[in-house]
Amino acid sequence: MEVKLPSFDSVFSVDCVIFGFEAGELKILLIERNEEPYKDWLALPGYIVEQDESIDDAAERILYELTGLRDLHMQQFHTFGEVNRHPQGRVITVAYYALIRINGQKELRPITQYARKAFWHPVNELPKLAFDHSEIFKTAFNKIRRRLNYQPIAFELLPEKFTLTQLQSLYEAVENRKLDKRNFRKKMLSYGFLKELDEKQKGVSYRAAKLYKFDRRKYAKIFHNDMNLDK
Amino acid sequence: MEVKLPSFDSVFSVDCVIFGFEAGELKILLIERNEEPYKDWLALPGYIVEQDESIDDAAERILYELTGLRDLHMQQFHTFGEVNRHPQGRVITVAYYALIRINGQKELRPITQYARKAFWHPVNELPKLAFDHSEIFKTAFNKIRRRLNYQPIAFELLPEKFTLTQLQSLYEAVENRKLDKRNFRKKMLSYGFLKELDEKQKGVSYRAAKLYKFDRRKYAKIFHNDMNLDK
DNA sequence: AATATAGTGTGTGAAAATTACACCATTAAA
DNA sequence: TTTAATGGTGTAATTTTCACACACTATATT
Repeated sequence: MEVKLPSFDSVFSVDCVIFGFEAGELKILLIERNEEPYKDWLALPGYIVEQDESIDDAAERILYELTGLRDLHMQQFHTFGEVNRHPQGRVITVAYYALIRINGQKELRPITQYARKAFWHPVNELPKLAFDHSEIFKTAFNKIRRRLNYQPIAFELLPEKFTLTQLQSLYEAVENRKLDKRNFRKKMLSYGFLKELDEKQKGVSYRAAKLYKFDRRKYAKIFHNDMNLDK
Repeated sequence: MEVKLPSFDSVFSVDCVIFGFEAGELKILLIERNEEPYKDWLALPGYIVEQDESIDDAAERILYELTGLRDLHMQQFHTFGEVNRHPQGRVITVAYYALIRINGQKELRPITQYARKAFWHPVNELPKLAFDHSEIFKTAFNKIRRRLNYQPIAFELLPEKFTLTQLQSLYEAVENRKLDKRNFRKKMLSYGFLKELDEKQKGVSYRAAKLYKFDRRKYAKIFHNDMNLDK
């Protein structure tokens, strides 16, 4: 016996909270909408999931179309399903976050017309966002604040080679408090998954700092996990 | 300008992983399906979300209809959106978990015909479940294992008045390892959110243990949070 | 009444982790 | 050569974690 699924007028969407770190500040990626509803508002990159793609795939596609960014490792974190969150009908949205290196070269360029532009905005003093995106952002921020302390997510935000001071200032930005330099370095190095390089910082007008790399292999060995405990 | 939402043949559903603790074992609630697809299979309680209800509301309603249980505090934990997870069409499911006291009196009785019966099953040696429900369960189990250590979820599984030994055996069941009695008690009591009662255990054929209660107010005061950090 | 049974309840010392804290070194630019 | 800016380093006190064993008590059994 076949049972037919009901055919509702319901739609899934995906919204992305993309974090980056630049100039000592934590930022997220916003777009300026070019479509009703909320035309001209700022919003998280997000759009509707197609029938024949998984939500994970949709998240990647949509982010690419709206910002030009690709191949991020996105992580689902919450689904928002209030009845009236979208003014034009029932839309349930699955929210994803990702952490990336903000890279001057990488140009942010919307591919579709739905977004007029995409740009980085500091997480402090965010303007009002379209839909319930302010709430979505807040939820994402709380999540990554938590995860910073038991998952190696900090390294996704930093350049591949970084100094300990940069690492510390990232922790300070996310946790919103000052940390002690000596204790921070001692602890980070004690984990044993930071690889000290022979290189030094360049182009600074003060004593150049040593550069380090995050060693994924060592991390996985030390913590006996596949680096993806989120699920 | 109004933009019309696309009208796909897409459906949201909700699935619930309800944990309980009984006889030193962690259990979950399963139903026997009485409807295609997967008729006669065991499955997590779950069904389709109506157009005019939030997913949180849907979770409560559906659990009630399938098991007779009500007023649980359910917590969303992941959304499963593979294209072919449901054999009859595109169904994205939002999964919830809850932890409850298994209570002999409370009868499990499906209200609708979609489930033939509902019953508790130990989390060890689970049979194969319908759809991707085995994966959903696994994800839920990992989540609560994690949360046990930074959220007071253990107390939702125990009777209101419990002994320290019961609390310990719950931790042991979830973490799947033995804990040291003296250290466990010392640590738990040191938090200061357990209230020692004047009462003792009754009906045991050995020395009766003191009963304790979880003091929600103290907990909230101590940890400066609203006891709901999940979001 | 004696005894067997089963779980309750308690303390200490060693090791590890966390915290607080201050000064000299190096580089580039002025 | 001086200055401005950040890099880099060690120690002692405190707190937390961990390992570990035995006497007590309530009931059931004989």
